Amino acid sequence: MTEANARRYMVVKNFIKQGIEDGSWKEHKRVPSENQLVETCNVSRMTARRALDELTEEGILYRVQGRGTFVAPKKLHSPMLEIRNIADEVSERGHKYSNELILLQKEQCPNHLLHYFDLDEGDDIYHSIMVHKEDNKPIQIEQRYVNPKAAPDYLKQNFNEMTPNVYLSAVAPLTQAEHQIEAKEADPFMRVTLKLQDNEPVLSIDRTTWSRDLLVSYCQLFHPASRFKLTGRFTTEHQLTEL
Amino acid sequence: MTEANARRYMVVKNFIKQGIEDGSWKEHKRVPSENQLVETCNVSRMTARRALDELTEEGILYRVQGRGTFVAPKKLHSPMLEIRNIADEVSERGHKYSNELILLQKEQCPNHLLHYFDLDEGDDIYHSIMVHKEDNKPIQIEQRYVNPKAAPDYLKQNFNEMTPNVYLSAVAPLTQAEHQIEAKEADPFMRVTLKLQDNEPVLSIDRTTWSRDLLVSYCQLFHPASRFKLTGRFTTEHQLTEL
DNA sequence: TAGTTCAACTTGTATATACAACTTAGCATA
DNA sequence: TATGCTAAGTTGTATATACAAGTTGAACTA
Repeated sequence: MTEANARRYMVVKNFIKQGIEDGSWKEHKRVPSENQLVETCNVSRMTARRALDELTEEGILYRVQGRGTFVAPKKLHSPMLEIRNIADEVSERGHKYSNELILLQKEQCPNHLLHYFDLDEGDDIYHSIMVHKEDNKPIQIEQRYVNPKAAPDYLKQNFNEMTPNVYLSAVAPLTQAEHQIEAKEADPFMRVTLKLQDNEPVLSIDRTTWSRDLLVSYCQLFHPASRFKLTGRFTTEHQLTEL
Repeated sequence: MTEANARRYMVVKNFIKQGIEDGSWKEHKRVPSENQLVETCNVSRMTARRALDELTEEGILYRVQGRGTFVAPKKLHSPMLEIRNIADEVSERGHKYSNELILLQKEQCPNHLLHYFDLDEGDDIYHSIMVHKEDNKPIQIEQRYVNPKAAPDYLKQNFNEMTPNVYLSAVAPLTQAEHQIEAKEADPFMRVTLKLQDNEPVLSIDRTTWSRDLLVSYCQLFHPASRFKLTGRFTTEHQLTEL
């Protein structure tokens, strides 16, 4: 994969990224203008422009008409408060995703969940616990209770290939969800499993999902405070607006 | 607002969006190819292409080389966290709201915020710290930096009557917001102010708000883990616009 | 000195063109 | 019939060019 065959706008993008990474251009400092890149990288202005545009779209640069293109202050490019596949999230950050299955079994539905799942005492429910990792460091404990009516084959799945989230979305299209987010003190299991430091709290997300009127799953996600943030953004415009 | 002066790629974008909205093209169906748009909309291929590219970037379309451009299936939208008046929230729960102003002053903008607010070193900024209480128990520390350009009379307000949030929404209509949510260990000030128990962590929300292109305010909200949860809910039926 | 104008430089929009890479359907061949 | 090839259509990359629009600083003027 020499640069000879590489797409030229990628060469320019990498040139800029490299320069930011090694400190040639710092936050809010100007990077080379389109015309300077034409000279330096020996590409057309449209190609240089495409590189800068894409980096702007990615939040790495920002542009001001008439002034120039600048290095954007680094934001944690983390996902929105969105229901996503954690494996995708990790690989989008350019890291290695892996996971570890700790428990996957059928068991009697715990009493406090009976009425949520509309089950009777003694009815079975599926229960899984797994740990998701980013570059081999644990970033999420996922404890999940699944409604057998919604996903009868849940226990037969191989969750190395496909996260529970993805599998459930496939067999029971998600129509509704509810979250509850809170900070919590870690218990000993979390401290060990998430490799927490002394007194490091966890960010907890409780999520309940429905497919049509059927409650599909209730899950609890625990994240180490030091390695996980939730970010969200919204705009009030963004419809068919012009100007 | 006629199409004569409109940017031409916007005309094409709206043409496609309109067609999707009124059902001309449904999910996974092909929309007109670049060359067809050249004919239909009387633009160059590069302009048609830009329109399709941007709609693809926005997740409205997807493209397959050699096959065409298609309408993307509706994505789950992020369950946005509601920006609400904490006073209303508390009284909706049937409790008594009160607050305490700890600091309200003009000061030099801290260095790490200069660029965000587009200010120069030495420029003034408004700074407030207050504690919000539910039934006289503290549930939120609000530290806020306010852009004087957006709310010149911020210092003259009586925040017993109206929370900063409400006041700012009134003088500078909110158009954009960004959040960052995380669990944190409490520092001594928080422990005292929020009356935290030993090792009780806090749920921290960083929020930046804009009115049009003007950054109005940056604030940090800290909540006792034991007395505060964030909840969100969404459905796929309708795009939620919890404002 | 204070204000204005202007030239140079920046990004933003738009067009025309060329060829590469990929997909599909239909045709030709074994 | 089954296979392979090709032509036509699609998106992807790249260039050259032109002008619009916004910013800045230096030269000029009152």
